[in-house]
Amino acid sequence: MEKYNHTKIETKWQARWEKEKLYKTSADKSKPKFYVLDMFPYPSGAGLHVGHPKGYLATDIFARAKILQGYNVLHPMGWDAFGLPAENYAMQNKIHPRTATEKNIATFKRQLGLLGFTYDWEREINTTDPEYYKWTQWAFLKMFERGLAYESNEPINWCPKCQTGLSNEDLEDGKCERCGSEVERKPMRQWMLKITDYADRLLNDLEKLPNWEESIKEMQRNWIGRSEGAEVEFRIKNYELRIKVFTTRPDTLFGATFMVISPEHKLIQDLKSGIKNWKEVKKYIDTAHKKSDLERTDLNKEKTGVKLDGVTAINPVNNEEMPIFVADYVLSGYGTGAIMAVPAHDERDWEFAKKKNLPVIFVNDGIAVKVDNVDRQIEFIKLGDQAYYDDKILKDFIFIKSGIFGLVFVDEKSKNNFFNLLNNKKIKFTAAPFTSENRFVKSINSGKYNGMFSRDVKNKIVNDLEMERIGKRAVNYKLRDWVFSRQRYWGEPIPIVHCEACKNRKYHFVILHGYTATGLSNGPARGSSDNWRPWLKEKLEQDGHTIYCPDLPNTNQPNIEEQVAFVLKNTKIDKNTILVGHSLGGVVIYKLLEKANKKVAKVFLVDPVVTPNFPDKSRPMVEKSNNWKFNWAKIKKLSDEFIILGDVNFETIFEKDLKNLAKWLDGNLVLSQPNQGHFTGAEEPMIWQLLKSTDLVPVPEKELPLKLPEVKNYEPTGTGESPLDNIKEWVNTKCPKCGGKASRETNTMPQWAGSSWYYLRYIDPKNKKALVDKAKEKYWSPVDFYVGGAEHATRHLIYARFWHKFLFDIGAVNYDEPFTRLQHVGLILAEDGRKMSKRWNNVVNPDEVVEKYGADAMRVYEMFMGPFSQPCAWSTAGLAGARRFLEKIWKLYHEAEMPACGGHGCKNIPIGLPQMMHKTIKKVTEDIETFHYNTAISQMMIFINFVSKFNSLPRSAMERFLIILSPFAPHLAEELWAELGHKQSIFKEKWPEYDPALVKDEIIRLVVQINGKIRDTVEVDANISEEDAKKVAVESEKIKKWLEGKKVIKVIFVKGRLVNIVVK
RNA sequence: GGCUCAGUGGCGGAACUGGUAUACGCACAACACUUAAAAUGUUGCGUCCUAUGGGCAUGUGGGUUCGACUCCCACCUGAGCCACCA
Repeated sequence: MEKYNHTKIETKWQARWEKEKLYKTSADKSKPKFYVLDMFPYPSGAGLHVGHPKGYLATDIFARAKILQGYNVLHPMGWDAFGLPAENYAMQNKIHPRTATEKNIATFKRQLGLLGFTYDWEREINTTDPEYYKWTQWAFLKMFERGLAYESNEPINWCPKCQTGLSNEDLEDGKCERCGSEVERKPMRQWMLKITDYADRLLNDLEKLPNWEESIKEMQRNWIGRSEGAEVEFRIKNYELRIKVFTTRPDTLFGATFMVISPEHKLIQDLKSGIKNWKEVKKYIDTAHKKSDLERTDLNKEKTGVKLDGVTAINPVNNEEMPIFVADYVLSGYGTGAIMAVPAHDERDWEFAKKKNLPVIFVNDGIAVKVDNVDRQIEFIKLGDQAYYDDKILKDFIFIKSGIFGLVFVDEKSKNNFFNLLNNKKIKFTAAPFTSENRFVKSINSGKYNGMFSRDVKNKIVNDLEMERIGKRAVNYKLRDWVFSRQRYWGEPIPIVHCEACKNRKYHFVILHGYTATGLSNGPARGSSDNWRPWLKEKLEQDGHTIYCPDLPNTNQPNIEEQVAFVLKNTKIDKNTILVGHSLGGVVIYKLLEKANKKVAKVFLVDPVVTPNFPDKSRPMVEKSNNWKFNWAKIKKLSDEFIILGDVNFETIFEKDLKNLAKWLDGNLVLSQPNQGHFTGAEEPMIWQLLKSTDLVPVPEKELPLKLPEVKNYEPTGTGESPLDNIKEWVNTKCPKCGGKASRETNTMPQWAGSSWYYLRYIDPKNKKALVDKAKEKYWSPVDFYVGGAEHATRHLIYARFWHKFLFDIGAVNYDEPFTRLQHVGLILAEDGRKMSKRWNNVVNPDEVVEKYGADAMRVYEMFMGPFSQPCAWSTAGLAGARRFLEKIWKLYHEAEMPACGGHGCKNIPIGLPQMMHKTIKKVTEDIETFHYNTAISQMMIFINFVSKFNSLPRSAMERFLIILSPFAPHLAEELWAELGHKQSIFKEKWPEYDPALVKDEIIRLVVQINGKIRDTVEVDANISEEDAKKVAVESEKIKKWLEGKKVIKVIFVKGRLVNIVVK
């Protein structure tokens, strides 16, 4: 017998597979498809260690099994090669990032090649390839057009070592996730993506993903962090200003005794003149700024803060004056950056109030007890009937070691009883006036709400605030908008040009309302007393534009023709005009353009009416206003830019109609959530964002890709400017809009950009016309199975879902979720139990493992180590065990008798072999599907151990075994398959089926129990009847002994398993 | 502090819907082969006892059940994620 020479076998088959293009993804659309995806690697300089390919091996096994099961399988691989680490690595090694990246990719590819993957390398992608990032830039431009990409100057996380801004997702414990430096808050010009617009969908659609691991979904839910409550505005005495706060406990509004704003809050500057102790306040703010986030969020830290002397806020519910504090326990990044402090019912406010000696008003009837340092369980304390509690609450209280518990007592006596009991038990506690919510809590000291249950007050009070327009129901998210720019070289250039001339150009705005007045004249405003037109007019005038915003004639019975004539008579329409129309005003604009037949600079439509059909209520006024016939082709030509802003929730104007309108006008449809339905609020920020003068001009689509310039010096400048700033010949350019002098945006995109949609590009990697061909995408998408590290749960996986939903919204893809099934890989630790790292010198290199034990042994071992998603330490002895298993197969093949027969007519078949064979096929098939590879391999070992005893195996059984082995050990299986005389690859075969009848044993060992304890086992026919089984059981000698002198109460029979005799 | 998951031999781990706990592998021990070792093969391998049998064992304490690793309650320990989130 020849020795099992893995190197010879593996190199031979890898070469042949490549030559025969065995893994080229077929274009045959008649077969069912299966898309198996790995999280593509970031090609680091260090190369692979044995832990990296674990996930890739798992998907490879899955892919091979699916190929054998008759699927059309897409299993691609590529490189996520932009980003800081590549750049840092390049700087350290004094080479260009592109060179470094290319070199690293070559290493990765060679190493992966050793393991025998099924990747179709013709579909390889690389995020740094201009042909790839062209489409990353394209998607960015689409977002920009729709107001989802915007510039911001808010303070962001700045990593002093990496010299760049970072998003929240890039932080770990307030430190830079890459280099561990403490990040600073730094106000900077940044590009942001408005992922918060998608927060609700990202959250709700998790329910559409039953095949995602619950833990990852939970992480995403936490990260999105939705909380419901109210926004309430507090007036500031003697000022026109208001403090807006977010609270989840509007029922405690009467208990708000002071306000706290974060040191970064804009209002502090606005109030400067009124703050008497400005010096002190300024000092506090400066100190807070110097503190790192880490220090500021240290939970053990004492609360600090300074009162703003001379200014007070007014509690809207009782008109009480409240002092205002600046304190860094209020975070600028969450909610509105300001809170109403309710010391009676919030632990943090309580702490602060105690320190500053501030009044505490209880508005929930109840008391909370904080119990510290109970080191033993104490028994149930019965308090008698006086206490206003139920057993559940009391039980919780008694058995928990320490914590805070809300309890409500009916009177002082029962309260004292309770505290006496705690004292008697020597339990240390403090009675502090917090309450956790429970169903007994009632409101007190709350004016007209007194006596109501708090949870009802919550709703009632918000309704009342809404009526008075000082508050409204609000939803808040922990999720922040995505900081999308990096001040570094090695990333996709942001395809935007800055043009000062465009920013300074003055326009003539014609703002037309629907059938309501403007709010600017003295005429009555109908429908809504508030609207944004005065606000917008003021803002535009500040920027030097001229505005024509008339009350149109006859708004009670509007006649569009009449209104159009009115406008044409009273103002001029030309190429310098920007038309703004709201609601029915949109219709006025369509007609106006038709009639005037003059080209205008821009048309901006805010929730415009498109058709007269309102199914919910009839609006004769609207229906009769005109003939509803528009010459869209003509209108379309009269402006290069149409923007349509729609309210996602407004029921009267349908999204469908707005989509049609966008199509007819070739315009950008922006769907957003306005402050008030149908954009009727006094301020609507989205309108301003889309309408304001800007120096931002998108690079035209036909000029993409905007290539990263090749430079020698790409080191960060340290000033917060991108290194691209120094490349003047690249920066200086012409404005695509006006042709004047302009400069390019020099920030680049973060590493997460390219990875947010790469899985789509594999479907159609060479497409020059689109990000992906929609028909191909329809066939291959969504990804059926996605495997990768859990560390991406809140970054890549949220970003990718966001991009995908956006691409879905603009019609670029067919499905609104990208990944159907998600599985996370457990880390492989080093033999010492630590992470594999150069630092510990414990890295195992796959090259050596493959050389010494073989790729197949490594594949089998890594999948046999334990449950796939759990971390597990590497063991060389374990690897040797996997190798021994393969050698056993080798030996069996070469030494065992292999009669060329099958089925029952064959002699020398080991007894029980068919059962064993079919059981094995069943187990392996099912375990692959559920990703329990460890037990699949275990079953194959059982099979081999069984057969080895007999040293005889029919040829047909050997063939079937090789097929189910082949996903795990493809080289060995292919080799033996060829030795059997097959000319075609084993992967052209069909996966064997099992016979359910043969999976069950014919003879079983019936367990006989007495009172649930096993006393004997008897071999019987598997189909034994209940009666016979009971008879056999009682007849057993051993059982007889147990039955002596006892009375049989009942006998339980479980078919095919056991008889349990209950005796007394 | 919150959420999620887990806890089974010396180790990695198995056990379907509640029905023979410890499959499979590693390590270990004895034996066989060998001059010897490695390799290979065979056997053993939770624990205790008064040992052809029996008791106790799946983190701890309770509960449900004829029967619990599995279901319920509480606690302990560990891991991961989030965290002054109003």
